[in-house]
Amino acid sequence: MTEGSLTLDRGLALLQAVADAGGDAATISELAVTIGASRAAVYRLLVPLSERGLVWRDGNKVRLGVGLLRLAGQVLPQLREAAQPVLRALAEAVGATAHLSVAQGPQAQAVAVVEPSWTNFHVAYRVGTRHSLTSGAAGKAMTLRPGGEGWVTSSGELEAGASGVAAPVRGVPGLRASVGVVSLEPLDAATVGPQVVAAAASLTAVLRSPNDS
Amino acid sequence: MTEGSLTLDRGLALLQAVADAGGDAATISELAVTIGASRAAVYRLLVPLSERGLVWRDGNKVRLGVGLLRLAGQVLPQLREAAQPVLRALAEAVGATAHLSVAQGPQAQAVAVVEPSWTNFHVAYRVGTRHSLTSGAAGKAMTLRPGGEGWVTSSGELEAGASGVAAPVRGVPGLRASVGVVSLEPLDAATVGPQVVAAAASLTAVLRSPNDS
DNA sequence: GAAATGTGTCCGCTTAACGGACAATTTTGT
DNA sequence: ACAAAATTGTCCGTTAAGCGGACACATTTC
Repeated sequence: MTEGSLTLDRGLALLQAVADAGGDAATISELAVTIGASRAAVYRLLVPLSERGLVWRDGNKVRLGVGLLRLAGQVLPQLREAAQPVLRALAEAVGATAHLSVAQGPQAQAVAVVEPSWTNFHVAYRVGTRHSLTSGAAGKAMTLRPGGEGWVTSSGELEAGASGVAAPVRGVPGLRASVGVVSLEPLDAATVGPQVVAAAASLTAVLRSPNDS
Repeated sequence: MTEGSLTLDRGLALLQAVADAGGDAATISELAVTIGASRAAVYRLLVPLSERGLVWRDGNKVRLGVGLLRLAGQVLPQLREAAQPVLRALAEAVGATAHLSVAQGPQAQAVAVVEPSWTNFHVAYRVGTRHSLTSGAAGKAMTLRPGGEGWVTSSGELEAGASGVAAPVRGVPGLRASVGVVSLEPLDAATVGPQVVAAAASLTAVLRSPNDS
């Protein structure tokens, strides 16, 4: 791999440092020592960050800006697009509606949904739907501890007569998510479970940047 | 103002270009012409962006990464901290609970809440509460058209017996937000309204980066 | 009132980024 | 099936962009 841009890396380190400061924001001098650069460098780096609204000056402190919200708003749509093929394969194989959900605070939100093409009946699950992490297979899967079960099942928790199987997407830092299927009929967990786990694993594979160890 | 870092600016322009591509992601060649740099430059810039999870390669396409979600998660806490003084002043002046809310999709979420110190009774409004944009003063204020009314009032829409006055935070690109007060007694809109508008304006002032025209 | 800490800017030196060019690979067209 | 066209990923010499020490000024601390 060719060497990447050092200056951009410093700038992103600075952005990260501002974020890591948390509620009590950091001063410019503190940020300089944190990222291991001169104060003058921090001034130079802050200009583009500030112009794009990723950061702003609150007196002597530096805080994250709302421009990040605009950028982050595009993450889920792109994630949705990228997950489409995996969900398509899962939905066709199982013959049930497949979905990808991510955790936002205490709730799970459906980000991508694919319905099977060859079934007479299937569940229509709307993208954007939110529900608590404590009910429904999609939510409960995100709370699974590593090393425990590979998948979870649910029955009638969110909607009477609907059954679900879901597995967590693990190993992607900063993301708590799950993939699963929902069906009108009870699902055979012994056969569907591994399929769902495999789909989650292949999503992990593409989401984890290739240069990670 | 001293000149800012060009390389960082190019990198952020690249990140923005990836976001602007929307659902159908962009190839490296397309990104190169978009930001007006050579293809080799895009390769160099992508390395740090990718290492920090802001971006990832999906085949030949480039997509936004989940690292942005982690960063964006810190925005609201810092915004909360920054809004504290303004809300404090508003709450003490009006004698009612003051709050800052931001729009997330079709819902409004309370980001910061300050209760007055000298009243016998006041509304306790929990941070993180969500409700539809169509009900409650906080939500309706965000839907106000520029040039129209400066504030909106509500009564008993979210909770029986509670009245609210709220004004939108305008002029901060990428942010739909409002500040307001809620009270157990009916509020005198003629006096409270201007105070709420003033608080919203001073928040706009600090949020808008100082180097804007 | 002196010491300490912080901000903002300038300038010469060095290094890191630039982009044209090349080889390898994939897609398109006849 | 073979050639033409388009794309990808990498190298390297040149140039310009980033680096950090230093200075002037403001603010806080003891």
